[in-house]
Amino acid sequence: MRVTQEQMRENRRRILAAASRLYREKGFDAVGVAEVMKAAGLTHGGFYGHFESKEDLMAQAIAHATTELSGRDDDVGGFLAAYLSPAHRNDAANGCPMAALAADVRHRPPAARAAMTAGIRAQIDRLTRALPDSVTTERRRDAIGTYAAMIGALILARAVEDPALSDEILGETRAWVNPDP
Amino acid sequence: MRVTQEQMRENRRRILAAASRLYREKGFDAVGVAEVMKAAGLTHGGFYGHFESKEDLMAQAIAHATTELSGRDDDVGGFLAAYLSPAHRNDAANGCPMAALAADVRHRPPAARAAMTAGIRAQIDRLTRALPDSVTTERRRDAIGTYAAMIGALILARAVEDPALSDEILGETRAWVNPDP
DNA sequence: ATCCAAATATGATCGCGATCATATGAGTGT
DNA sequence: ACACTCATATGATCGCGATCATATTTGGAT
Repeated sequence: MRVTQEQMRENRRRILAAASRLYREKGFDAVGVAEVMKAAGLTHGGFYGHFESKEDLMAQAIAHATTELSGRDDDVGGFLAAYLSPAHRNDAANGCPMAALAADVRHRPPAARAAMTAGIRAQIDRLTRALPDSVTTERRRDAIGTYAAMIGALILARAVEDPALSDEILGETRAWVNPDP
Repeated sequence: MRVTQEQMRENRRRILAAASRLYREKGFDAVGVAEVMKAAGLTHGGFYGHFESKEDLMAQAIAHATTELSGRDDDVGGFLAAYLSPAHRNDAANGCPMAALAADVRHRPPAARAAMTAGIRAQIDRLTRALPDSVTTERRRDAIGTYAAMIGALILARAVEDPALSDEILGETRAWVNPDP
C-alpha cells in the first residue's frame, strides 16, 4: 500500500532511529535489515526504497545518532559524571555512539567511517570549547585526552564481566580526569 | 592422515596464533573458521578436533593474545610511546587485544568475556606496579585512568579516517597522560 | 471520479559460514 | 609387523541474512 509523503518521511526517521539504537546495542553485524524494519514497524522488503544498502544505512544511522545526542555545552562536570555512570554503561542502546561503535567502524566502508569521523571531530571541538582554561595545559589537548579516557573507560567497563571492577574503572577514571570537584 | 602428538600441539598453537591475529585485524564476525584454519595451514574440517566451537576459539584466542603480549614492567614512558604510535595504530593484527576486541567482546558469550576480564585486570595491575608513585594521586587510579586514555585514544585514532586528526589524537593523548618527558 | 506512480508487503533467490558425517592414512602400543 | 585409533581431509547440510521480483494498495494530480 502507498502512504503519505509525510508518513514516508516519518517512516524513514523511524528506521534510522531503530537502526541507531539496535546497532549501538548489538553491533552492526548482529543486526539484520529485517530486524531493523520490524523494529520500525515495517516489513523487510520496503527497505530498499529508503536506503541503497545496509552499508548506506550504517552510515546514516551513525550520522543520525551523533547529531541527535549533542547536548548543551556547559557543565562539563555533569556531562562527565553522566557519561561515566553505571546507568550509561548499562544502556548502550541509547548512549554514546562512539563508545558503542567506534571500534567497529574500523571494519566498515568509507561512508560509515566518514560519518564517525565527523562525529568525533565535532565532539572534540565541543569539549574544547566547554573545558575550563588552564595555565599548565592547552584546552584542545585536555579535550582530546579527556575524551579518550572517557571512551576507553566506558568500553572497558562494558567489556569487563566483574561488576566491582567495572564500577571501579568508571569511578576512578572519573576522579582521574576531574580531580577537583 | 594422522600426525605426531607434538605436531598436533603445534597445530593447535598455530590455530590460536592465526585466530588471535585475524580476530584483532578483522573482528570476530568477519573471520570464519575456514579462514583461520587455512591461515594455520590446515583444512576447516579438523577444527572441531581442537575446539568445541567458534565461541570456544574466541575465548582461547583472547587468552592467548593477552598472555603473550606481557612485556617488561619497567619503562612506562617507552611503553606509552609505542602504544600510542602510528605504527601500533596501523598494525592492529599484532597489537593490543583490548584496543582491538574489548568493545566487541561485549556481544560475546561469557567465556570470551571472562578471558578479556582477566587480561584487563592483569594489565591494570601491571600498570599500577609500573607507574611512578605520586603525592597527589594514587597509583591504581593513575593506572586505570592512563589505561583508559590509551585504549580510548587508540580506538579513536583507528576509527577516524583523516590521518591528521588521527595523528593528533595519538600525539595529544600521549602528551596529556605523560606531561613531563 | 479516475488513472498512474509510488510505497510497502510478500515471497523468492543466492551465497556464506558453522557444524557435522564420512573417508583416509599415518602414528602408537603390543 | 599389525591392528587400531586418532588427527586431518573432503564433502555434505542447514539456517540465516542481504538483495531482488512481483503484487497490492492508495496518495496525488488531472
